[in-house]
Amino acid sequence: MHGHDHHEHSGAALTHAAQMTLEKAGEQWTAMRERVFEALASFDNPASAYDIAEEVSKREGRRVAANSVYRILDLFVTSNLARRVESENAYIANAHPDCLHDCIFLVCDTCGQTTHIDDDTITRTVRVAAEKAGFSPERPVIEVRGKCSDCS
Amino acid sequence: MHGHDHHEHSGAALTHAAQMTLEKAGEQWTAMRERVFEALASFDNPASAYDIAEEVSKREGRRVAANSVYRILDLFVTSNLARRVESENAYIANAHPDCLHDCIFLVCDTCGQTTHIDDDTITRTVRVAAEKAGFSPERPVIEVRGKCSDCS
DNA sequence: ACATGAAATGTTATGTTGTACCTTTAAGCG
DNA sequence: CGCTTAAAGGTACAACATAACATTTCATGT
Repeated sequence: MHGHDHHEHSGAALTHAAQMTLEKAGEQWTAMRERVFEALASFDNPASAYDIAEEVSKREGRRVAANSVYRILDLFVTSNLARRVESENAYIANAHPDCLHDCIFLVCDTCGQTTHIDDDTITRTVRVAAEKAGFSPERPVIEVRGKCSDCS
Repeated sequence: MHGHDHHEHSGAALTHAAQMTLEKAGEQWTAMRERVFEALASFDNPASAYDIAEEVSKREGRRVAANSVYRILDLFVTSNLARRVESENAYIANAHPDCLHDCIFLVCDTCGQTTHIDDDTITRTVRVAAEKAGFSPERPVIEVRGKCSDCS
């Protein structure tokens, strides 16, 4: 084992954990933020800001503009409630917002299925390698493109 | 050491190495591809497809559309002549197109300076971790956002 | 050299992702 | 109540990426 241990939330418990984390960071848990978080969490795979805007719009019965969603997603990412998948230009809810660490995404090029693995040994090694090169790592982006077990 | 060894090209030698690699892959080294490669290689840091289109346009004295550049960049990426930096939506020439391996980019959030390190131990470990999860890795994306030594 | 078909490039249009800027709304507080 | 400040809305636009189809270029066989 890699020695990492934490609890994964889902459904109402996840929303609640997100709220706690955001409030602990000194930010407000507004109605809009809750709606964006729930829309985000309703997707199985990473969703673009526009996907989320559309989903929130549908649920609200009114048009919600992308820029509002971007603002909130940026806040979520900096507060560890969500992650951005760089190679997909998309976002995914963090199943354990109360636990801060780097993670690794596996993205299927065929079906888009995205899973994540946590391996602190790898991510620590990446940070150390960056430091050896005189670089101060802040946010490692580790994603693997390829084929999921269903598509390979 | 991590046991990796190769030769880095630059200038005319790099262009020549790129040509050899592309032709060995059964693709043509056309005038347009050479111009795109040289424009790409002329940037110190990753350049967007539009940056490159603009640079080629300037050198040619005629308008070159982004479309054509994208086509060629895609070919370069699949042929190992260039890399895409996912977290920047940009491309960078590969200094050793004749040597196939994953690489790690360090991108400064302040000045944009991008360096790359080769550590096959890390990249191999990432591939293995993906395989353990039942995933078939094809293209690991390993980038570290943070601060370069000048900006930290 | 010439015809031919395949590959490469050009042209135009459009789709998708991300920001900038300013206005409006709502919450907290003297 | 009127002030300040954070959040959200509205509009426009910038930046990144692809699609569809026309035209040119190029290797090849004769």
